[in-house]
Parts: sequence; structure tokens; C-alpha cells
Amino acid sequence: MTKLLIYEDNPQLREGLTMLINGSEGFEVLACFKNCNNVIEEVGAWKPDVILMDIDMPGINGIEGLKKIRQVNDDVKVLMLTVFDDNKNVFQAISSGANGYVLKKTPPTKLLEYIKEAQTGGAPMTASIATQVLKMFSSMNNEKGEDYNLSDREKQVLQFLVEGYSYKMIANEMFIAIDTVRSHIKKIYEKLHVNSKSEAVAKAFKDKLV
Amino acid sequence: MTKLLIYEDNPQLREGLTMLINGSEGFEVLACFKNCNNVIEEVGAWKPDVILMDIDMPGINGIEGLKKIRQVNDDVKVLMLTVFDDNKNVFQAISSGANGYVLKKTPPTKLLEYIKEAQTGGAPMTASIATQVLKMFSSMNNEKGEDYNLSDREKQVLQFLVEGYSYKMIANEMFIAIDTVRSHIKKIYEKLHVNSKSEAVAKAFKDKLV
DNA sequence: TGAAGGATAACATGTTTATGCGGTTGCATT
DNA sequence: AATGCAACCGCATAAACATGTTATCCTTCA
Repeated sequence: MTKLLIYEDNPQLREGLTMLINGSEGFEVLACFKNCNNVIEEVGAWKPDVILMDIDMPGINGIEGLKKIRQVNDDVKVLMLTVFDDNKNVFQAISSGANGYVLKKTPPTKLLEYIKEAQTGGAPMTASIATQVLKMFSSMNNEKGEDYNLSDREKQVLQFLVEGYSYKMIANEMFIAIDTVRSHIKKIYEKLHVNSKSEAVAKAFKDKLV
Repeated sequence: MTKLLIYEDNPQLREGLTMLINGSEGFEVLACFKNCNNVIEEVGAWKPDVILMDIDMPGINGIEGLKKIRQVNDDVKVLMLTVFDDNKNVFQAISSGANGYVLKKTPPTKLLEYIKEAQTGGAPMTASIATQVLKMFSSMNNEKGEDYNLSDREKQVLQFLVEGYSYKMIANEMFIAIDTVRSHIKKIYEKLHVNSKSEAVAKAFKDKLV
């Protein structure tokens, strides 16, 4: 028997979900709540297997609710419910420890499947969410964009810049004159299309040159 | 009609997949290959909707094959097939542009579902894969180390520094005097334990303050 | 109510950076 | 032999930066 709590501010949807779930073999809704004000106590008292958590709630939203839960309980599975597959929310929810993320328009049979999947350690996601997650994933990785073809020496200098060295210090470290450091840096700026040290440093981080 | 190519070195599995798919309404296997040696030409010639790509192949493996495909074609959907839900491969595949990632032990009906899902822009994953992806996602993100408790204003200034603004530009943007900018920056340096703009920028990136 | 601290601002001084120009050397390609 | 290019070096100047000190106006908080 899968025991659930539901957090959802919309009364119709709350009733609908409850009826659907309670009417299905092997599922039971322990309680419903329309906000997350006492989420910690409620979860502690009812000890559910799975929580359905609406994201868009007034007051404490679903993400905050999730975070509260995770402060005290890492075992209960939390399935986020939302109308939109909004990029930022997906990201937030996932990194706050959600076990799954499904759209409200998911058909009932699918939803029950997802709940079961969450309970058994899976990570149910609707297709559109999964697509987004993959996109975020691949975009954040992007193993270095442009090349800028910096020479070896220029790369070294840039490295020192990133580490906060002044021209003078770089000259010392590299056993060259400070004016040579200047020359290198000027060249680096040209290749990176920037015109200050901090821009170069920022670009180095952004484009994973270091 | 969903048209497929299959890359799989194991003859049994190759035959099995072909028979399964060709025996299903709405699916057609255009061709099968046991390695990725000519993958670019083959994809160009057959113009499939979906490619089933085994990961563990001798010679050019599935990930390399995927990368080759993505060099010339971003539209075709590539579904990775593997025996293990190996962490590293999942990550590699996703960031190389795979559309989905399923285990070979996936039951036939599910597999057809997944193929259809991939074709229509979804991102099919078996539950265990999805779980892994979420774990990677949430683990790679957090940290955010120290806080340094910068004030709101100081955070704004730091933001501008990171974007390469000079003191003068920051003063203009924030409608304050350049000397005030100086004051803020001095305070920022103290809190971040640095003593130059580029060090501050570097630290901002490293500690994910921005 | 008085202390603490954030945001604002001015002034002064010395250092660092950005940019321009010029140049030599040595290696590799043509 | 000529060309290009990376690495090296020097000089000059203006702008930007780092640091110090001082001070007012707020709000918050004990």
C-alpha cells in the first residue's frame, strides 16, 4: 500500500487527485493540505511514502516546501506537480532533492505509474521535463567553446592573471621583463576581444579556458 | 512511419531488435550496422528518424558515433542502448547530444514507446537512468561554499565587476558617485580576502557568487 | 536612546594597468 | 633569401585602480 500526502492549493484538483488515488488499488491518500505552513510536522506525523507537491502555491511554494522536508527527511519521495515545464523551477526542484517532476496534465493512469515509480526509487519525469533536463545538462557542460588560439606563453600568462597576479609578479614568476608581460597581455586581449584584466579573467572562467 | 537505423555489434540482439521493430505497426528498420565506421555516410544516405545506438561497441564506440553524427546532423534522434547504467557513459552521452538513454533489458513494448517518444521530441529514459541524471544534476550544482555575507549593494557592485565594468561605469549604472563605488569595492575586498579586481572576479566565479 | 552598521560622498597619494610606439632574436615555412 | 610569427624588451602617457582617512545620513536593534 502506497501512502501519500498531497499539497495543492486548488480545491478541485485536490479533490480530483484524492478521488483518483483512493479509487485505485494499492494507493491511499493519508491527508491533503492547501499550503506548506506545517509541512515538517505533517510529514513527521503521517509518515507517507510519497508526497505530491504542487509548485505554484501561495505563501510557501512547493520548492520551499520541498526544502523544508529535506531538512528533516531524505527518505520520503517527493513528486513535484506543475502546470508549466518552467526551466528555472525544474532546475531548482531537482537540485533541492525532488524525486520526480510531472505536469498536471499527465493522464491519471500515467500519474499512478509515476507515483509507483517514485516509490521504488525511480525518477519519473514527463517527456517535456526530461527533454529540458537533458538540455540543461548538455548546455552546462559544453566542454570549452571557442579556441581563440592563444599561444602557449599567452595561456600561461592568462593563467597567472586568473590567479590574481599583477604584471610585476607574473614577470618574476616567468623570468621575463614586465614589458614582455604587457605585450603578451595586449595580445591576449586582442584574441579574447576584451580590454581589461577582469574581463579577461571572467572570459577565462566562462569559456573554461582555465 | 518511423524509420530507424540500428548500430549494434551483437548479431543476436541486432536481429532481435530488427524483427521486433519491423513486426510492429508504424515502425521500419532501414538498415543495421555492426560498427560506426561509416556512420556519417550511412545517416546521410538513409535519412532515418531515429537511430538506436549501442554504447559498447568495439572500435568506434556509441558515444564517438553519436558525436560524429552530431557533427553533421542535429535533427535525427539518437537513442542510446546500453547494458549498464554506467555513470560516466550517461553523462558523456547526454552532453554529446543523445536524445534518450535506455537499458537493453527494457521490455519490447516499452522500447517501442521510447522510440516513439524520442521521435516526437521527448527524452526517454529508463527509471534508473533518470535517477542517475537527477543525482548528478543535484550533486554538481550545490556547494556554493562560503557566504562572505556581502550586503545587497555589494553584491550588485560585484556583479558589475564580473561583467567587466570600470568604476566609472558602475557609478553611472548605479547612480552613485565613483568614490562610493570605491568604498563598496574596498569593503568587498575585505570580505572576500582579496586585494584586486581580478581576484575578486575569479573568486566570484569559483565560489559561485554570481 | 545609543550603538552598530550600511550607503553615501570627498580628498589625497601612490601604484597598476591599458595603449601607443618602437625594436631584436630565433625558428619554421615558403 | 624572404616572410611570418612567437617571444622577448624598452619607453612614454593617460587612465584606472588600491588604499587611507574622514564624515553625513539612514535604519535596525538591543
